[in-house]
Amino acid sequence: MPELPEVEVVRRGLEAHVLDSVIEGVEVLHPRPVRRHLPGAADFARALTGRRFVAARRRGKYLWLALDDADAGDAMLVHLGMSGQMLVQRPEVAAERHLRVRFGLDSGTELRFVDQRMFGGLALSPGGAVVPTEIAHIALDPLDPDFDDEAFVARVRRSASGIKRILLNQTVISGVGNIYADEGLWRAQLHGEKPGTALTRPQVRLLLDAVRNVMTSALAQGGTSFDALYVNVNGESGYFDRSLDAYGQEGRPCGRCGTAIRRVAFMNRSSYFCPRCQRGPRL
DNA sequence: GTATGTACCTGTTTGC
DNA sequence: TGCAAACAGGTACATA
Repeated sequence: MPELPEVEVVRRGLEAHVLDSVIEGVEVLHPRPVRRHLPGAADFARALTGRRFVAARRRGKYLWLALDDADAGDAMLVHLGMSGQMLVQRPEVAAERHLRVRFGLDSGTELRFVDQRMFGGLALSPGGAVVPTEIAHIALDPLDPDFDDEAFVARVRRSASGIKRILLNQTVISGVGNIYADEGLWRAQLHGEKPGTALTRPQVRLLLDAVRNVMTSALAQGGTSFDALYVNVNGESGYFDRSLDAYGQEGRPCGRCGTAIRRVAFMNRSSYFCPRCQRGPRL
């Protein structure tokens, strides 16, 4: 599942391989990934044809390619959802099973949006080159130099919600998904159900550092599996190389204390934590 | 303004 | 063996 580090790897790949390319043709093979473009798939294709990619930018899990003018132009906004990939591919390579949108470029390569589950999507953002209005509500991510640590700490400590729920709230901090939330909480030795109001300032700072550190090391590893033709790894492979301390480790010994990692249901998904290192609010 | 629950998707795994 | 249910989970939107 692409979270911030994976999306950043994709952004760098696009920056390296499609910047300065002109879109010569667009083929939308499934309407769902362009559902946010209300005039429809045909209009989406028409509107992008002839445009030039001039910048690749990212906030949290969103990325966008500025078109024609990096300071004042439109943008193509991309979200990979659960299973999305952006691939730079030679045109003669057979279509991927879940190929949804294909861009023919004047460089002789193709940019392909492949997405099995189609939670992701593409949209044309008018005037969105610097920051698309569609994501104005998304908070800065913790790797952004303008991220305000103190404001984050204060925001967390005002909220009675569980800290994991707060971490997943993209209007508070962006780029954190289920995996990095669990990893950050494990490192900071905090239980995800603990209310923000119950946390001390140093605890929240420690958690923020933990989230940053786990993302930074994941990003470093994601970079190593980078392939020149594939702008993206397959969306999962980076994970398998990575050492996860909590996520997906049910029954395995905690790397700190040896207690078996536990899995519990949380918001229609799973949370993994060490029941000894990460004590719940009521236990 | 804030908080919570649910629909959207499809391939794989699990259980009867 | 075969089928159904469970599971993976980020986001927009509806609801409280």
